[in-house]
Amino acid sequence: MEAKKHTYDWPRPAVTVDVALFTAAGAMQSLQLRVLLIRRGEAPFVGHWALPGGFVREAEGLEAAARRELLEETGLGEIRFEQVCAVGTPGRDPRGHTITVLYAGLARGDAAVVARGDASEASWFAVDELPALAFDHEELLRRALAHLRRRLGEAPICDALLPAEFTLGEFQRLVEVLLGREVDRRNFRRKVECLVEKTGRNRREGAHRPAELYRFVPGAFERAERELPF
Amino acid sequence: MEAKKHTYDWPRPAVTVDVALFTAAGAMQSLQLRVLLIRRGEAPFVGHWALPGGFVREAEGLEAAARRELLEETGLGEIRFEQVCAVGTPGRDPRGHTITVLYAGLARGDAAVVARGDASEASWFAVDELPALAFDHEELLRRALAHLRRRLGEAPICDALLPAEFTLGEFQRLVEVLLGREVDRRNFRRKVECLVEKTGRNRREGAHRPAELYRFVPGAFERAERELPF
DNA sequence: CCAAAAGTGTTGGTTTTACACCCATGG
DNA sequence: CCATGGGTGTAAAACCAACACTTTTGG
Repeated sequence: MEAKKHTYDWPRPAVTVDVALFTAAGAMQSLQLRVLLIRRGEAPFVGHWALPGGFVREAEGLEAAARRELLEETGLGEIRFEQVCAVGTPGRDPRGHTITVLYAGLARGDAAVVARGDASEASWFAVDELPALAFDHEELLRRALAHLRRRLGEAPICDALLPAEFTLGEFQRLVEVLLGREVDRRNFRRKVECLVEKTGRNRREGAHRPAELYRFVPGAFERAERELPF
Repeated sequence: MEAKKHTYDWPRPAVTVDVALFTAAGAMQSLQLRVLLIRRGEAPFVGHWALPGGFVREAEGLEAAARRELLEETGLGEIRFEQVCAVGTPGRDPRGHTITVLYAGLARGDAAVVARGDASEASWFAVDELPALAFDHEELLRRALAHLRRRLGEAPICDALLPAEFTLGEFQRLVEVLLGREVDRRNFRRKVECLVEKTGRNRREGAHRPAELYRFVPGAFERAERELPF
């Protein structure tokens, strides 16, 4: 390895991006927060489940790399990304010193997934029923989840995770999953009424009264003067 | 450049760490938030002010690299670090594709600074009176500041920025600087009374009543049930 | 004696929480 | 007719924001 002028002489660490892509899915009362995993088709950890991700290319932005890897391995595009952190613990990758930049991706509803590229299989898993993961991806996933929880009050996370039309029950369930505790239904509805509007349609589902469907009012999160006290 | 098995064939980006080291300093009524800058002794940007930082070495952790660079360039150790983000915008470094991991460091009071290593000079600057900076370090500094502001309520930031003994006036001023607005003195004192205790000493300063000196009660931030509503 | 910062409580408004009943549907 | 989740208001408690005067010191 040759040292160019103004750069340094040590071997460079590799740089990867990994994406924890989340979605809120499942029938209302059993709505789950799910994360997209791929089964690795290449060594190391062949056959293990892992977060989609891969090496950053020359002159490629970090978020662009995350987008590209996600598209290559799962066919998903048009996703909102939030950077979570960079992790470079020595020894975390058996291939050598590797620094990864972790992104949380937010997908609406269940998106269709195909396995391609380095992935031999791709599928959604409920975040509380995970298989063993490759590398330190369990740790990465914990961090991505913690990031989502912190961001819940400050940003339109739910907007990006729920389908375009949803019931207030689903919205509430999602918030409860992220918060890790239950909230009062009437108080919840009061707090979010400035963010959503009825679509006029409703959803017939199971042996009970149909639920009104709502959508997010565009820009409502930005207009909300304070952060939401969920 | 030779591709090893299981790694990739593209040239690797370089990885650096940069540190925005903050401290709260200055006589009470004019307390400022300051950041440590070094004057670069090497190309590119020789002679420009910049955040301390440098390349991550082989098998070196990210925070360890931040610690090492700070020590090498400024002689400061024993600092608390918080990772802010990773930045890898193409073109941000004229030496080629470079990804930096940004840390915010928190130093107590004015620490003695010496310029060493790649730095020809090192000194504290008030965050609202900055010189032009090398690379994209103005942007990095903005991000580090935003990080501090967000963390203010959730973590013992002030503990790490203030000297071991301080007046409530200083504490309040620091919070005001971070918040970017003034707060009511009596309300402020009520909110922090669970976090601090009198040392018994007081500080005589200028033509007015001496101020009681306080210290942080160890573990008080952790015990605080909710995040502080500054 | 004046200027400057330190110190100290109360009140009114707002926000948050807790809580219970009826409705529409499918089985 | 029953089980299931959907939909709705009110009252007490907690919290927050606004506010003014007295104290101690140095010049």
